[in-house]
Amino acid sequence: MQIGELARSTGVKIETIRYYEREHLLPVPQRTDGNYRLYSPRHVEQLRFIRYCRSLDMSLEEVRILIEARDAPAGSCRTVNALLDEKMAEVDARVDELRQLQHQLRNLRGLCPQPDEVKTCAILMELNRSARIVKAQI
Amino acid sequence: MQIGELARSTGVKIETIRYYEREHLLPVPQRTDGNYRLYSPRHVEQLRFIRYCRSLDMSLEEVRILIEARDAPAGSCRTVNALLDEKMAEVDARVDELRQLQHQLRNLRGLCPQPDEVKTCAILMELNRSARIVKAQI
DNA sequence: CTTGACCCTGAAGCTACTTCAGGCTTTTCA
DNA sequence: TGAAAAGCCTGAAGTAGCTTCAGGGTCAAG
Repeated sequence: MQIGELARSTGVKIETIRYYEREHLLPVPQRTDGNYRLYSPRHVEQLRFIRYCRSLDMSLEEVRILIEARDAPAGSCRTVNALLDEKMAEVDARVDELRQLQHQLRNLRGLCPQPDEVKTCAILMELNRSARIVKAQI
Repeated sequence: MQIGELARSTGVKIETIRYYEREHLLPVPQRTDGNYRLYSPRHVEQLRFIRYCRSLDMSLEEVRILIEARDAPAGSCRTVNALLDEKMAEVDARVDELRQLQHQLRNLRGLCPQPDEVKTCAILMELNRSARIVKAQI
């Protein structure tokens, strides 16, 4: 299977596949006489594994750790648990952050329901005011 | 006011301040005879404005747009409204995404309450299984 | 035999900074 | 007075996770 077919069958861009190879996330594939990469079903699985982890917001470094854990059948999966716990905490924190952000943006946006002139724009005035207040807090 | 004092009084790193200057987000400051940057209160305000916008998750490009709008007193603030509307939509979408992620991570984590051996680790088995299913969906 | 689809490499670009190397200027203290 | 320390300078490179680009080779079809 050439890189184009792998790309089509996984929905991953060709460049990204080559990038993962450079990053040692995908094993080096065989080559044809014409120097084309040749992939096996094992590559397909690994690539899907990577993308699924990425869809769970894991960094490539974290994916690397998971792959390593997976390939060490004797080890404990404590690492995997810890990684997930950390990730969940991160996501929770980020959600809280974004919720606060939603409130701030909504408040700001509520100041100017109709497009007006900039010199009297309540949003810009508020942005400036808030910036000054942030100063006071620091 | 030298760059160090500006940094201290705004909580922004010196390197970041110089970076904003390179990016034309901060006006070029005066210099002393020894070539040290000299800032005015106007710079302090502008820097705070930038950081406040950044805390609202705006990109530097968006901050640039806001600054431009602010400095064009005759314009309409339609741009500002549109920018905020777009930003709010983005944040809403991201929150939804992260909530789904939370569920997935919790489910995954629930598979292995006690650290076990990798070869029987339910999490890794599930990661592999899910990756295959994602394949089926594509 | 040439066109088009496919593949190759290495380098650079993206965001928003941070870090580093190497070298001035100014202040402080002995 | 002189030297160390603190502060500042520049330009370049590094960070994550790709994407894009330039310039070229390979292969099947017409």
